[in-house]
Amino acid sequence: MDHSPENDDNVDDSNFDQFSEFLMFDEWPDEFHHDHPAISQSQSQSQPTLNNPVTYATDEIGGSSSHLGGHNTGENVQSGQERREVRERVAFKIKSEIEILDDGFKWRKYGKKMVKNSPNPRNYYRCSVDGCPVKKRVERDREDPMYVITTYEGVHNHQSSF
DNA sequence: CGTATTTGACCAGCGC
DNA sequence: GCGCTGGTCAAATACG
Repeated sequence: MDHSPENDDNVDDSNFDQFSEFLMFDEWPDEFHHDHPAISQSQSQSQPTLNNPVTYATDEIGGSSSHLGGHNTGENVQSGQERREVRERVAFKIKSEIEILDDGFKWRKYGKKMVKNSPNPRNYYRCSVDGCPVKKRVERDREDPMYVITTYEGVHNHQSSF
């Protein structure tokens, strides 16, 4: 994969500049807070152009997780008791030309899929660090190719490269 | 040589 | 019961 020979690495603060517009979520992992000062900063102040159809997606774990709930043999677990899963889903909408924005973690692409709702493929990334159940899903906006929807799932068990 | 990336196939869940 | 979509893994390949 060879993209622009520049602004790919050592983008530094310039990279965060693209985070001008993004979405919010219900809960944010404490670790992320520490790793992303730029994000917490924007969080405090609403974006002037936030009027966009920012479709923030905060998925609740105890909601329609039937895809996993039905998997249980009906033995133990969830009889009205919901517990915190390790899968927190946080979706961001970032204005970026590239989807390979380096957020301080090493991601290894493990799959690409074509979604019906989008003419663009969806990329699946996973943290290269062992013990990191964190997964990332990157997808281009259906009508705004200059926007990318980045969905983070899980929390890192290690410190970021920063 | 090692790691990261690629594409395809397979599987699972849900809907109809 | 069949079909569809989404998601993940695996093997092969490319590149550093």
